[in-house]
Amino acid sequence: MPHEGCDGCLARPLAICASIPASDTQVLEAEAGEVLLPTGATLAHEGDPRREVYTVTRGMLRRVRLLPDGRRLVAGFLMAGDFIGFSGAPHYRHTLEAVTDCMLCVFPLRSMRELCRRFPDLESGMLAQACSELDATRGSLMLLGRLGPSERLAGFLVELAERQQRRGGAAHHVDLPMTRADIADHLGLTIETVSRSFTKLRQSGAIAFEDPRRIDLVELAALRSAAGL
Amino acid sequence: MPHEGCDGCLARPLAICASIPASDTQVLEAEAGEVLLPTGATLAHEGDPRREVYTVTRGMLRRVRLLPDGRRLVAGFLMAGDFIGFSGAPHYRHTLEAVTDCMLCVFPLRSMRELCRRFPDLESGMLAQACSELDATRGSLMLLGRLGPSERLAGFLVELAERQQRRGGAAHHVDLPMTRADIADHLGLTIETVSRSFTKLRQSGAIAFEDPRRIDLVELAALRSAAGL
DNA sequence: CGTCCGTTTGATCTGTGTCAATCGCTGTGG
DNA sequence: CCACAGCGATTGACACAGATCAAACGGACG
Repeated sequence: MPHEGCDGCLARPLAICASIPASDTQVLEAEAGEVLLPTGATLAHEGDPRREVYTVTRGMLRRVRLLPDGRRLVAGFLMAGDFIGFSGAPHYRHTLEAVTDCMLCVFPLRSMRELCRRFPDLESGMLAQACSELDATRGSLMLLGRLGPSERLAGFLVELAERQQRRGGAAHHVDLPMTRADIADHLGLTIETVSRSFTKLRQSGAIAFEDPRRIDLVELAALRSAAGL
Repeated sequence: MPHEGCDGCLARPLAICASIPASDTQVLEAEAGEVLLPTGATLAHEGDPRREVYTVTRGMLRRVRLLPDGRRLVAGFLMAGDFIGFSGAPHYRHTLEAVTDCMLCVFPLRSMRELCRRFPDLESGMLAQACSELDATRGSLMLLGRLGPSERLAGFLVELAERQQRRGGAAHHVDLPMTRADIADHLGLTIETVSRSFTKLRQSGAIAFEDPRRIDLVELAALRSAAGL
């Protein structure tokens, strides 16, 4: 599928694409393909050879790893502007599944390398984005390693809210397109404990919600400090 | 302190420095300083402004974060060849402490940016190394999120052994310069549980040791599969 | 109207944290 | 040279947080 064009792309300002001047976007468009992914579909399987990289332009994906005995870890969620391809491995280390309907730009790995040679700023931009992702991933280590269930949930909600805010959302509000099971597997908990943590945060007045997928962060400061931020 | 020279540097082949041709190392040496850090000393504090980047040339450091109530997380260990400075934040997000006596090369952040402009291969090398670090950090997420104590320990030992092997160590052997407390705070466990996991792995025959700091990985394959690798 | 799926809530069980004691090595001072 | 203090590691007893098992609820959809 050909590419729709960078001009109207809502993800562009957040993505590595922004490192290439607007005047040169036709070079990008020439190399890029486009992928539409319906809810639940998988973009790539753990173990597949890694031949492409992607930028998410719409929707949300999850990065999943499964153990032989069925234990599941959701290593992260990807949103518009996020880059898929910061890895040194020749094979995918996670399965990538669409949490919602998604749209992505695809680049063959070799085209991306070519583009980096041609636009050194693109490589700088990628390094910068890889560094941010490292910061974020190291933050998750603290969540998983040393925080209790409600604290983990607080940290997760705050981080998601901030990412959604950068994409035009309200500061004190989070949308949760993923299920409780996804959240549990992301936070190293069970569905039940996640649910209990939601009600505990609600009873404490830190959050409020009718719809379990649309959360108001009433006491943002309290949530941040609970998560050690 | 001036720089000793890249020629004899044992860390060079493992570090980002390898991206700069041997013929140009005098440019590196001109920008670099050298730091000696005795055991227990701290290189930088969480929250300090981040003005330099480092390459570890000798010894081991730990990357620590502390919560107000005293909970501690060791986000990782740094060894010869590892780069300190993959972060988008203007301040350190972790305290860096010497586990053993250490030696490091220092570069002012601005010199590093200058070097990247001058040697595009350096920037590529940094991106590649940042990607490996992302792979490794995402691996830790699985350890912390979904594995039991003995599995976490197994994964930790295997990963350390591999890193030491790349630096000339034996495949089936690990040296642990850090204390059980460091390991516990790295794996999200208590000292006691770490100790019990060591004896459990020993009783199962997977590892063997007299000295608690020098471990033989007797059943490397079993350890790898326990860790989900 | 009934089924299905995601979420919430309740009851019980278990693994890991907590508290406490012991071991063994190292280094120090009598 | 030996006694002892101090620290890291190990082992044991117990408690409790979170997992597991089980049930009920509510909205979406046929």
